[in-house]
Amino acid sequence: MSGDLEQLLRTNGLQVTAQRLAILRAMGSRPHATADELIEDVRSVIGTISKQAVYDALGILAEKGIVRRIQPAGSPARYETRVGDNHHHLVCRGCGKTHDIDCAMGETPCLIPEDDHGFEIDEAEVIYWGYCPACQKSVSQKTVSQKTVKKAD
Amino acid sequence: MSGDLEQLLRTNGLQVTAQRLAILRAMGSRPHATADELIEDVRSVIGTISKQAVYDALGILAEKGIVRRIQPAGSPARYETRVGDNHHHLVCRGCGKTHDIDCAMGETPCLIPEDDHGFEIDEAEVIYWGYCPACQKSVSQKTVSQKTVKKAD
DNA sequence: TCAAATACTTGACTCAGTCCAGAATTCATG
DNA sequence: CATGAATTCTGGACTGAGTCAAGTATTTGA
Repeated sequence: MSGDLEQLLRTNGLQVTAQRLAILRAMGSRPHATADELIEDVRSVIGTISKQAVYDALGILAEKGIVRRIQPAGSPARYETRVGDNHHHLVCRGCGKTHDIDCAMGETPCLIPEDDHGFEIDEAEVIYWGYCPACQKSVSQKTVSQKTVKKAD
Repeated sequence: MSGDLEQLLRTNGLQVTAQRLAILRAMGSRPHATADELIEDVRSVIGTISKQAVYDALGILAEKGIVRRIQPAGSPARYETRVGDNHHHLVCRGCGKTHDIDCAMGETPCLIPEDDHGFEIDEAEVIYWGYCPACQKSVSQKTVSQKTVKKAD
């Protein structure tokens, strides 16, 4: 059941550790988890893991392209296992709820600017901002705080 | 010379203060300044200003649509006075250098997802990621640290 | 000119993330 | 299976960006 995850690590030249497997598994059931959420999840499964181990693991996993890191404004970094298709995100300004949005173009980068200023562009990140159904209501009554959003996927 | 800035504040129902004018003026000469850069700039002009005053001012200015806040991953928030045209940004993964990119579509939101999950979308933020000419060189020799990027506009 | 509303100052505090040094694991080799 | 070099993990201190809160100062409308 986790043999494929193990394989995934190996084929990417990474050592297989209980921590990494646990993190990967936890990500499977949380589409857009923050590092903190993953720490909690992993601890509830393997008992204990250091904050650093999680950041380290997410770091190399992202580097190898096994996970993707997104950082919507006002939210801590979020990680997802859906990679390779450069899909985009729809995030709620109120509660931070995040949804995947398929990219109409398909390729990476899916949009090309006219003037690239000499840059070597490798990604066009698109974030759709708005209010989710639930937050639309609260906004109409009382402006929702735009402060740092936690939890919520 | 700053009568227009004063006017800008007034017509938006904001009080006119030396701090706000100084911040606005400082932004004029720094396309994508961070709060810290603005604090420095303003201090060099009016002598002293508190961190809080800057955050407060940027906060209401952004709320009134007088400035726009962008927060590329790995960088502190940046502010710009170019508003109302929903242009996009090209940022360097290496040094954080940021350029404006005109939006091909023109309107806000300039892209519409197929499935909006019931959200009320008001903006499609696009960030083009890549390496600027200078960083392309350093990358080819030695991988540039992806760490938090400071300064640089 | 004066009071209410708004803004600013100072300083403590939080949160997300990084740094560091030492301990523990992993895994290629013998 | 040993073993040891490379890699990873732990725990705790630390940093940077931003927020909170309470008191003081400034702005502005009456």
